[in-house]
Amino acid sequence: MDRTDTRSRIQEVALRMFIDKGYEATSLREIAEELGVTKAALYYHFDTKEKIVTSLIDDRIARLEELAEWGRTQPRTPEARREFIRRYADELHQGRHHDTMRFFERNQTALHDHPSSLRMRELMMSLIDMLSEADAPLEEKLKRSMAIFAVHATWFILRDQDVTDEQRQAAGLAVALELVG
Amino acid sequence: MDRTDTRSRIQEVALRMFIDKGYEATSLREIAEELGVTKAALYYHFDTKEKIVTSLIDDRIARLEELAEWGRTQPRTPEARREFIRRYADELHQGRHHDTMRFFERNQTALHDHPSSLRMRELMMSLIDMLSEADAPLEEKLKRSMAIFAVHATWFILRDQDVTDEQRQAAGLAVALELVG
DNA sequence: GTCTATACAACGATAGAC
DNA sequence: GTCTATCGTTGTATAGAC
Repeated sequence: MDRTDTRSRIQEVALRMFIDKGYEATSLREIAEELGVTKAALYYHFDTKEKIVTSLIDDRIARLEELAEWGRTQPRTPEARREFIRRYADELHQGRHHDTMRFFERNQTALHDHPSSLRMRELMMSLIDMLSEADAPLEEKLKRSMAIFAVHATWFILRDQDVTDEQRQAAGLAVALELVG
Repeated sequence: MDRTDTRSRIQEVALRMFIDKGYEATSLREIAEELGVTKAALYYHFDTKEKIVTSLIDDRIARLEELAEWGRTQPRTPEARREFIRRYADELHQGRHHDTMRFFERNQTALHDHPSSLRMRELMMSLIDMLSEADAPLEEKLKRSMAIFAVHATWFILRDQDVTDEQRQAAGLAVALELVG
């Protein structure tokens, strides 16, 4: 009804279309039509198409930064790594963070020059770095990095299987925990 | 010099630009400029922008289909799975297959409706299915699927490290082999 | 096999009325 | 806060000369 509501509806519809059809293939005209408003109405809430993306990603970035900060205070023990993964997985499945990550993953080149996208990439890399010592063997580094992947991959690897979201989630977490030792 | 050479140069330049800037963000005008020819020259070799993609992906698809066929003749043993992964990794690092996969991964939504892209997704899923029994536990399925991921992920996870391509490749293969048992 | 020239649609974005 | 109308640009693609 008020300004905030329309803004949020734009974010919601845009995110879904960016995931389904791709960022560049989704025009502002289509988003506007889906919402039953005009392009110009969108421009009242967001200066540019890019700013819609910014609004979506920045929320996710804030959460990841919190997690990164917590991670820096932790010792490099197996149990701390497992707790790190648990927190990552838990938080991924709240709000629209999972959708935001799907959007991010599936439109990597399209977002290549986007500042928020750049920050997201840096953050993900720094999270991955926290799972290993800087001088650890490559194999160990890679194996532990794969933990983060497992938490995400469980959603599209087991896509066609007859399982609930909870089972999918549990499998991803279990494999991830195993990978970080 | 002859028709085939120009054709191949178009593929090469287009692939690099599709990876760097994204498929949709790369216009035929830019590809033509990079090659020092005109847009119309491109249209002589490829009917549409889509057909450039088709030509790139179909080569990769043919190889994966060979591997899938070989896989179907194999028993479901750990050693057969390891050999399967070895063949996958070996073949990925020949020709421009690795670049083609990077292009494919990074432009998933942009290629969403593309027939060759659809076939590629199906193929990758069927390769993944070969690593597990249909009735295996979710965790096992996911863990083995992650082997394919490891072979790819080693290229961008260990990106900033001071390592050679061979070391990267070896780490990816080692982790993948461990994951399939 | 490559060119110039151009058609035509759709894009992101803006101006100004209501 | 949303509208109509329109700007300038860029996109894919084509026609026809050389």
